[in-house]
Amino acid sequence: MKADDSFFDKVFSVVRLIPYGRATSYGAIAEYVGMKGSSRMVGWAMNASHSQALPVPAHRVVNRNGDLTGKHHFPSPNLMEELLKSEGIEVVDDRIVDFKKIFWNPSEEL
DNA sequence: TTGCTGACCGACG
DNA sequence: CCGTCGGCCAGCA
Repeated sequence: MKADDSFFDKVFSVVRLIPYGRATSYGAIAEYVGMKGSSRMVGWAMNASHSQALPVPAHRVVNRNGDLTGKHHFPSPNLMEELLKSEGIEVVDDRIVDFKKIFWNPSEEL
């Protein structure tokens, strides 16, 4: 990542680095990019991810509880869940099963 | 330039 | 347990 990259670009970069079959939280990303407490901005960045040329796996980003809070922002509400399942992530009642196990912390893994 | 909004989070009653 | 509120900061009309 470059120092002159905007906040959004940083977020997109980190999200793209999320390993297959893993997921992380808005708060973790916010903290990694140096904006702990401003996790709202991460969600906001995801909203702008559609304008990015490169694909952004926003489905791997969920809230602290592992809930798929952003599913309604996808082309189809069920898409996010389907994508996660296709990666081997179990989703029940709009929530990731054993989220703690598949949780990917950029501050530790990177 | 001002003000509203938002895919969050933690604290409080 | 559940609803509400404040703080966080970048985009957009």
